[in-house]
Amino acid sequence: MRMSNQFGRTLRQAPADAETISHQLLVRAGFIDQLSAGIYSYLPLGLRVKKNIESIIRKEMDAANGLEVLLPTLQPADIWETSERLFTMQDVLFKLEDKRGRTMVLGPTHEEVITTLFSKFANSYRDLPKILYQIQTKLRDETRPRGGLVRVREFTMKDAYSFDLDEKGLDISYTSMVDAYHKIFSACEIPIISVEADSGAIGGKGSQEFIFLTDNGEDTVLICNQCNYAANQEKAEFIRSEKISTQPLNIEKIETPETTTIDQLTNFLKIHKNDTAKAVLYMAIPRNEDKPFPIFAVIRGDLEINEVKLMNLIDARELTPMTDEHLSQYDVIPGYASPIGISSEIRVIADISITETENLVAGANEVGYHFINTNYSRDWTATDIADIATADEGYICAKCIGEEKGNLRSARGIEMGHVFRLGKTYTSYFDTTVLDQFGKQSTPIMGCYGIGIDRILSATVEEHHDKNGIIWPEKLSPYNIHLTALNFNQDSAVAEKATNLYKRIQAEGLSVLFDDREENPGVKFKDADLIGIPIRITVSSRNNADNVIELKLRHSETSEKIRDENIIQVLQQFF
RNA sequence: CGGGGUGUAGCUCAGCCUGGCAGAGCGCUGCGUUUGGGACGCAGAAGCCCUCGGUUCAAAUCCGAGCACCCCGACCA
Repeated sequence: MRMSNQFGRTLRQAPADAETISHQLLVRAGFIDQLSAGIYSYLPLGLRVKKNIESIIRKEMDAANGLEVLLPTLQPADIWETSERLFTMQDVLFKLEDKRGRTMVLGPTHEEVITTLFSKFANSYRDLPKILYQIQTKLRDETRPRGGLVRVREFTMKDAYSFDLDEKGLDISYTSMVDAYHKIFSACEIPIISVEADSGAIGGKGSQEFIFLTDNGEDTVLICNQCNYAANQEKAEFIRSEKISTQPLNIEKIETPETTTIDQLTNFLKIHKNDTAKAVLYMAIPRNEDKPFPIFAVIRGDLEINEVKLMNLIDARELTPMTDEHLSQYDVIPGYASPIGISSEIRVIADISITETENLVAGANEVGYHFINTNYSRDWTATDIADIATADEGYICAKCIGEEKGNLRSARGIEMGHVFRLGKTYTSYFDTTVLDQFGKQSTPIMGCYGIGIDRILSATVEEHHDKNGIIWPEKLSPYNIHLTALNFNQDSAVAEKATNLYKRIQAEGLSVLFDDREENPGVKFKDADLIGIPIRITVSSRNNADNVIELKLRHSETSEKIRDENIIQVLQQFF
């Protein structure tokens, strides 16, 4: 590619709204351009990197016996009705109507389509196992796109779906995908940790996320400093810090004016947060209905409610804090809410921390009063007792074996990939069955496996850059070689030699970005650094006088001179 | 959806407070000089000052409404 013929330009300054390094560099180097919130165009350079990522993924998917398909983006809404996700995923679905007034959906993901397709062609256990995958555009009406390519409304995803006869088969498919993922991320040179994850709206039993750790990430993960436990904060388990066990004392109502928060309460009574019971009131919207119901969550005062755990427990798709109208409707006194004497209309959920701690201070459901020495089961009970607490930095690992337990460390990261054991959710919805070897109908069990391609692009830049620009890993680089010709328009010897070299390198099967522009050397070097191709060679009048070509690796400070006749051979050694 | 911020040339931004000719740097075009880390000179092109409405003799500037974009949170396959 001759740069004189390139489309797109490098920028000295990044646009003001690019916050993260990867966003800034990708825009400055002319790889992507923003059209609207969460909607980007790929320029020629960016598209070449994207294609490289896709081919790495294809290679590993094919090696894992995946079969590539391409499923439609435009989908009739009725298959989404069948899976009930027209309802449960309504917030992210782009919907439209065709001429006949039929509702259509722009695919945010493809479980419905793949299951429909699979049902048509698979009849027998002999058709199993199968792993089908595609690399496709996904459309999701995100409430808040952010971070350049990190959270967008239109993006490219590799999604794979496995179909097996039983759990054992699923294990094999799942493991082969996990292995493939590790190979993919390693080829892209992105450090990844895999963590236990919540499966969210997609459903299913177990899932694992592949997280790229970065302070710009939007997910929080907790990692044990002793065992190999790591989990998304939405899912992470921990052991409640122990409190010295005491005998239950008599419950007593005391005056506590102006103490509507845990902080005020602990200051006023000169006690610790873990001596209190905190009440959090929500209206929950059930997964498959619109009618909200009230929830009273109780947790020890030093802990925070984990809304994901809570929603999973009560099978809700949304939690919103109770408004003043709701509070008065259920006779709850804000700031003094109490599980003791609560309206029976409200479902009470207690975190396990509550039942393990004696003599807690709780609200009295009366302005200006709290109860001291409340004890679970003696003074009140909950509808459910469960783990609904958020794990955080320094908490005790729940998975360590033995006496010495590790502590959890908290880190931010970006979800690059997610694998799910889906189970029979979709095959059941779509009545997908095959005959097993005994001639009986059997419902296949599914797994699904996603990787965000645009996110790999972003993460790679986050991981591989310096103050001058991007430093692409060899396999992702838009071109193999960056050929810089200084004085291209003034020195015909340079022009001739560089042009010849350009052709010879291509004849070797390598791709070259050829800077034949009429620009000062400084501009060419700055652009080369910004664009980040790992190998740069320079032809110049100065080098010509010595019959050498200069070779510099992007990640290195120094360069070396290669004799003209050796340059091709030297370049070949890199590939 | 809640909170905060920003909309002026392709990009970064000044001008707005205190109403009176539409500005700078970078980029772009032409000519010339320069040529190993974003070089210099001269001459140019480039604007719906986000939109609509209001106040005013006069609005980029003041007032109102709306829209867009960014950040934090909520949400998130």
